[in-house]
Amino acid sequence: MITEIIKDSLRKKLKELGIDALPDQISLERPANRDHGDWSSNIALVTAKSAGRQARSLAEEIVNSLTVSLPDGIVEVTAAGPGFINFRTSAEISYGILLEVLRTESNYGSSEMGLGKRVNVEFVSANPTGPLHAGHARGACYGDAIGNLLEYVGYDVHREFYMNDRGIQMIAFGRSLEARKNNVPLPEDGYGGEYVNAWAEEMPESLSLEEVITWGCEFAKRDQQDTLSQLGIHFDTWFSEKSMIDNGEISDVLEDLIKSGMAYEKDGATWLSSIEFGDDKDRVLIKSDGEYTYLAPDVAYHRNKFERSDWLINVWGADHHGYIARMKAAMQALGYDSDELTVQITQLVKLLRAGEEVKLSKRQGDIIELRSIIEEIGADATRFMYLLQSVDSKQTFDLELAASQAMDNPVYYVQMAYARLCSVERNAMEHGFEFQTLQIDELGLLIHQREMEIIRGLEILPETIELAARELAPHKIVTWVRDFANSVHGFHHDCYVVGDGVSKELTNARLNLVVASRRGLKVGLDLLGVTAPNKM
RNA sequence: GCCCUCGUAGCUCAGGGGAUAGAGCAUUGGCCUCCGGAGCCAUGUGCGCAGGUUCGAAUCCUGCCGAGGGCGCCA
Repeated sequence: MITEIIKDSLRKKLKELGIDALPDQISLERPANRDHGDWSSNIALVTAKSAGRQARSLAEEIVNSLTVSLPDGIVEVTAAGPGFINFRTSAEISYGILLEVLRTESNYGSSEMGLGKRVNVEFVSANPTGPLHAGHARGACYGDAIGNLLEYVGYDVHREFYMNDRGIQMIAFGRSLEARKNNVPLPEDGYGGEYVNAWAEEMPESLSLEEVITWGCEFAKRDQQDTLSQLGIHFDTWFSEKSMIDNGEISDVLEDLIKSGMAYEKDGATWLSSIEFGDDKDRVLIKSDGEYTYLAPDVAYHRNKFERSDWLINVWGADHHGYIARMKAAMQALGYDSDELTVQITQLVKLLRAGEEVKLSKRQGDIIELRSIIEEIGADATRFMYLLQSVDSKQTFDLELAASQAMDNPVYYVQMAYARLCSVERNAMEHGFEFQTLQIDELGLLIHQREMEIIRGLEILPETIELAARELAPHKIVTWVRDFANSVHGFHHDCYVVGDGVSKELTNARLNLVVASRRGLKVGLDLLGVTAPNKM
């Protein structure tokens, strides 16, 4: 790796100058401005003070010394600004990137960062009492995308959906179905959504309440699966809460907690000593009426997951952030490392339609089903729009814009770039050209600013993927994809692949860029779960 | 009252210790012999406020202001 070569050379020079730099002090970054070179080191700035030197002059001394015999792959070293050391890499490095993309075909930028680690990503986990709605969409798209990212960097990813298929909400749901079926008024805490009517009609006659609940749960699950599969989201496991009652896991975990003194009885209820592990207060596990709170099954569930995973990721909505502390406390109480439970909170999304806010109130008949969003804007736009921004930020987007086939729709912009590359390739083939992998002595043909931009974009893709995976931030892939699509359009505009004034050799050289770009863009879109259309 | 997230251009958002803070849209003005004009190029404006840490702060810390969410023997 070129970065290792640069770091080694810096380390050596510092040693010659009698400056001890800690290994992690030597880091390289990409200069924001391309004119500053390909890699930049701030080591002179970092060490100047302790070395009793002026940063700029220290940088210059290092640069002068390095220039005497340049490290492999480096063609220029300069000192700049307050004391940066900038490196410009050789054409061979660029060529290597191009070759790498062409060679790896569909897994460019993948890595073994997470090799051997089993990560369980739990997301959506909507109650099986109705269809998925707009509020579930962000977590669904996000959870699946981080699953993709983690897989790409080598983790053994398990996607999981937790079904709260027992408890009072299921009884209320079952009674609502019964009421609709029999045309009697809904119970007070009933589910009033229009879908309950439709579902009740599908329901077989004369079922017991228990059978109604089982039927309704199964129906809801299939409905949710259907919607998710429209988005290309598939779970490895649909985990039933009820199953942990049946097989005793919940009672086991409670027993273990009591035995180890992490839970106790008070006022007729059973409490988790969560304060001991950083929570604000102790939490009830079993109510005084003998019923479990939501927490008891959740604790059992998380233990179950820990027993088959090395790392747990939960994707929760903003309204659940208050539960993080108690869940982590519970895991510590059970002897797990709470750092191996990562809870990602997604902030709310406000939907607009033609500039008007679409209300998400849960009032009767007033939910927006996720299915209808997909119908309105398409699966690709749904995924892309929901992944557009960091989940830490509240998000606003306009359905009308997302559905439009206009240039201000980022989904179209990016997919268009891909389709264009395919089109150019087809055009070249129709003109009788055959793709041949670029030879290194032909690299000099690619000198246009646009061509450099393409190579630069491909170069930073692997590090972008790694960062996005590390930070569980798929929106960084979206940003890359948008930037790269921009480069592609510019390249297409300024650099004709096939044309009167273009030599045969240049056509082939540019064709290499086209194919590499197409693959790079495909990698990005695949990670997001957005299709890459050959034509539009 | 306490906890979490956020506050960056007219709008939607990137950037989350580094150099001149970016993109799209909107505005205004250019660009079609030819691979898809569903495009490209140019154009003005901005880090909520106040302290602090640092060679260097939009970024880290503290306080304040503002927005949203959360603080149940509800799920």
